[in-house]
Amino acid sequence: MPELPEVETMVRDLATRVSGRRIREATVHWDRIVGHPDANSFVEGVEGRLIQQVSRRGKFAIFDLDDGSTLAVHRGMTGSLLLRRSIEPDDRFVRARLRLDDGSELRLDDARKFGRLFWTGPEANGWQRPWTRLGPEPLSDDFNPGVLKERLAARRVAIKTALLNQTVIAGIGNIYADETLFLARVHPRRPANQLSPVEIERLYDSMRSVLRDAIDGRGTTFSTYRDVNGRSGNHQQRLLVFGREPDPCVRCGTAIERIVVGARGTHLCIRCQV
DNA sequence: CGATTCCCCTGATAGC
DNA sequence: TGCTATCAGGGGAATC
Repeated sequence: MPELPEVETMVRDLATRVSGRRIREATVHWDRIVGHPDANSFVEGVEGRLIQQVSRRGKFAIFDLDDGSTLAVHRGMTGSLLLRRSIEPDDRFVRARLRLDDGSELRLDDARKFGRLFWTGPEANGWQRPWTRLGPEPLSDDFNPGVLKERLAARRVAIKTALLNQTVIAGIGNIYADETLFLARVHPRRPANQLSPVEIERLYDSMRSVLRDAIDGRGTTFSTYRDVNGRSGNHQQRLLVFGREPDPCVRCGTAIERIVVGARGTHLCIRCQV
């Protein structure tokens, strides 16, 4: 499950290795991996372009191209963007590839096919780019507890559901939502708009700390996530509740439990999280 | 506007 | 051992 830390890790790795490279050839092996506009237009749009810059917005990786157009990648659940030499043996679930001008290629490898590629020209032509609909970046300088409070104020859903909603806050997925709520000692089912100021402050501190630590560990590999070199992250060893049931809570020793919140597997300590 | 439901996908896993 | 049913889940669209 590539979330903010995994995408950040990928973007940092790619920034040094593909910036300044030209896309010689794009190939789409499964048409619906292109979310916009369509497979043919995507190929036409990116072929021949120079990659100027790579950045991240939420869980999207954004590639600025030299004609002012934009290529974006969302890895969905099981997608990895692998940077390989073109001559290397192919990976198992490659849905699209971008051959670069230095003998390397980017492969979108995605078993479950929830990943998506996007391309848009300098003018969006009425299409709203999905990464512009996102809430604030949790690690940005202008994100603070007041902003968080305001983002949650009109939300009556469970706090975990609100954290997973990308229009509320960008980049948090199932793993880091659970880790954040554990660290903040907030029960995932609490209505989002009923947290006290102190709890919102704890939530704010926790999410920033959890996300920073995960970036520091190059992300979490839970089943399928791989970095651009095809290697696992390290952060899974540091998870405190996600996938840890029925281990004892590091804080109080009570067995970690798994429940379902908003149709998502949810891991928590029922004693610490109130 | 927010909340809810359905849908897309298929490898991995549990159950028989 | 081998088959089948179920699960996992990010996000978009449709609906209430």
